[in-house]
Amino acid sequence: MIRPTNAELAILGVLWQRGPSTVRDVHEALPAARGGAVGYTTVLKLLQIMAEKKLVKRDTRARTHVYAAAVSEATTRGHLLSDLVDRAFGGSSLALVLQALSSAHATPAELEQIRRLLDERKGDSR
Amino acid sequence: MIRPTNAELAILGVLWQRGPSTVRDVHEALPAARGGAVGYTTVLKLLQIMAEKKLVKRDTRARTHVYAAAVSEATTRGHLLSDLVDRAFGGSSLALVLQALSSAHATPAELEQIRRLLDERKGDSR
DNA sequence: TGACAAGTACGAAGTCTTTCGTATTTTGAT
DNA sequence: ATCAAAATACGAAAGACTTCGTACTTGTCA
Repeated sequence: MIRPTNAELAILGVLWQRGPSTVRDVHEALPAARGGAVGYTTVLKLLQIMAEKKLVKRDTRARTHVYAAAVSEATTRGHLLSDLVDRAFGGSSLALVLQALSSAHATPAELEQIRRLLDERKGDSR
Repeated sequence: MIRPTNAELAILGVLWQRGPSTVRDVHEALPAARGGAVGYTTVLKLLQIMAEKKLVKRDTRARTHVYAAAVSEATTRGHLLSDLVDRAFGGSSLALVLQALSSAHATPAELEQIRRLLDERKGDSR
């Protein structure tokens, strides 16, 4: 089960964007990706916990350890999404999509993108 | 900010479905809506907390209090969704919809429903 | 080589969520 | 009037998350 917490998700975001990074890298990139800054050792601790949970891989060969995401962005998003679908949408992804579409501020181009995806899936009932 | 926690969401689900209910009602309906059962006083306590947070309204005129959802299901879903969009989808609802669609098991009829919604929104850029 | 900088490890505190036990109050029936 | 049943109120404990201070280690360079 992959359900990163909030802080973990913020860190994963940095790792997904930057690729393998040191604690210092993450610590410096975080404030941009998130609201406020957190202490260096906080980031370190989080990364250690995430390594235990197998959310990140850690390369300890050098003195300065290098961390990399161990879960993909798409997979993680999928898990979070299906978690939300279960908790708040009665298990219906469709209900979620409809809700998202009815409040989403999407441009015509984006709507067209969705339409194309629908075309691809046409008749693809399972 | 309306961000019900997990347990709160389960209770809101019961209230949305049943309408105004007593603690006992909720306590009895919960196991079905959720995995396992929880104690009666647990439900009571949660409802009290939710009343403080203004997630539910409480009618204390009778000895047995009656609770009703104070937030709508659609609004709450919207909040949870935009929260997830912010935390995990870089603020792009489109990205969320695409991800949901690519893993959703939707029937042709459901896909058609989405298509209709898209038609309605055509040229409706905002 | 000695000390300073940069790193990691560890533990602990604070907050939030969930859970429930116990105490108290109220109602109604005998 | 009394007692039992049913309800609410309260407090506290356990677990998860987040945060950071402090201690310890290691490498560098003057």
